[in-house]
Amino acid sequence: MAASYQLRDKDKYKFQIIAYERAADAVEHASSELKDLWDDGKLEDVPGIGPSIAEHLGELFKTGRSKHFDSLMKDIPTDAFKLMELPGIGIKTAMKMIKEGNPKEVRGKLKEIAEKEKKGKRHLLPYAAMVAHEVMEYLSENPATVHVDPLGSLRRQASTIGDIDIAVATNDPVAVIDYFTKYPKSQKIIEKGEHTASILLPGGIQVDLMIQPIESYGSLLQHFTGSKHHNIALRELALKKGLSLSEYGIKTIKNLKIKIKNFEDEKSFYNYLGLDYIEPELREDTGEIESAKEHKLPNLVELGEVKSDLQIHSSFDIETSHDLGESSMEEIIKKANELGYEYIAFTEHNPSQKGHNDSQTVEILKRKRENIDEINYSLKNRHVGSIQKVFNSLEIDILSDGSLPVPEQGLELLDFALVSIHSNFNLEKDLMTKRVLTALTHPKVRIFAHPTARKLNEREGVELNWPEIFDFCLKNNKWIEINCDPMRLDLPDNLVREAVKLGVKMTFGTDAHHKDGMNNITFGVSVARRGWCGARDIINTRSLKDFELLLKQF
DNA sequence: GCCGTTTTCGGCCCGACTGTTTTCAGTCG
Repeated sequence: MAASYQLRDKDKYKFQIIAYERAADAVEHASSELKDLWDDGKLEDVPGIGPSIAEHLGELFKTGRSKHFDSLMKDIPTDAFKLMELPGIGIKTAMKMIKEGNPKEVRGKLKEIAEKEKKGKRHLLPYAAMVAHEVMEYLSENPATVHVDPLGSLRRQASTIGDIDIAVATNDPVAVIDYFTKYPKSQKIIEKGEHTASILLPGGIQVDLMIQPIESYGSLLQHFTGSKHHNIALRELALKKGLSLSEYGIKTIKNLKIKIKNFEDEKSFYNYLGLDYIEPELREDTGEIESAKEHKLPNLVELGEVKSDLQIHSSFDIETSHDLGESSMEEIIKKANELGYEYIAFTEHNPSQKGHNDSQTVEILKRKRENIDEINYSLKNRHVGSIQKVFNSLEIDILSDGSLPVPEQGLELLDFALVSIHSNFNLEKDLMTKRVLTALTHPKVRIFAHPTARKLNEREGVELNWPEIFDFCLKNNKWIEINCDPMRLDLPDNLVREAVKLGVKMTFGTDAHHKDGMNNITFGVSVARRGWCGARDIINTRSLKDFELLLKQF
């Protein structure tokens, strides 16, 4: 709709364009499905959606069409919106290409877009971090570089990264920009100016560089960390105080020519605006600015507070339904000691249902129980590392009807169990919710693991009634996992935030199938921080003693 | 079209870069 207004009369509809763009962003970032909000009559609770847009959306949900939307859209071909996915092409350029351009060229572009979509546009966190690290190493080799930092969504630890953003402090911007555009792996210079430059790396990764002198580096870090919405909200707040913010510092509106303040670090920047320092992970304009004003920001959980990993797959062969781990229990315990943990859980998949009858499954699980008892006996008698205890657990498939493929006698052998969805991902929401709640009901089941079952860039999460799931967990002492595998990062951060608000507790599980996978705990911590978690929201911060007490609660 | 610890009317973030421009429009973050 914003594009349509832009085509009609950019100046006349200036504020409708802004309003629709904001509404679209609000919809994209909303924690609930829009349709669900409409069902509950809560559409206008979404900031950015007012009476007019809510009415049009209501008509759309009710009848499948909206007269207002239809009339605005009738002159714009769908290809125009496709073309806008290419960098540098907006609605005007797209329309011009379709109307006056070479049809062959347009078809070529459309094909390019379709292929890009297939590949998935966004990069997983570890990959983006690695690429950024290489570029930063290169930049730091230049003598003109004083500081270099990764910023943007990478610094905010978003689950996927679009472009890689890097900031450099220098007193010789020309030299640094020039050097940057000569990066050996660069395929193309997208732009090159006085303060910024962008290059394209193999695999379609874009790297943006921004440069400032050392004395205003704090303003640059703040500006380039974003998010865009956080910065917009921050500038609106500043405006009310008669101030104007930019990457150069703070000016007064009365006299824009006079720069009143430089900032060498971010904390002083926020404090100057009357706000507490806001951690990068929170900068998404979802209430952090209001909280910073009222000194109510949460004390975010930190890596150093984590005392355990509650989903690990060892190579101890229990003839599992899905992939077995690659490292032995001994190797995993050694790794857990390196990480300074007090306890861990071995959570291999359940023995396959296909190859075993109930008594065979129980026999296999007895073997694992005995092995774990032996390990715990020896841990008690020789204190070598931080690890004091290992728990006998299992990651159990949730079958389509919510039942578990492990007989009661087998479940009794466990200290506790995780359950998760590995099949039949397309059940309708109410059925899926019932399926999960049925599985969670068993007293041995304590953790709902990788709860949406999403795989980033591959598969959307399942449909669940989250308020109902959260409510059940709260009342029945069940926990929701934050799966730390960078492919999953599941529960997603926006739902983590909902869980925190309700007081639902969460667990970290790396889902490691090799001892090195246990390092992924950092990504889980990032998700938790983005979801406003403090240590109290995460079970893994509990001492062994407290964790054992929690296991006894039902 | 949306929104409110100065406002239910009168505002609406800020600057960079490109290309075609000789003062600006389009696009982006």
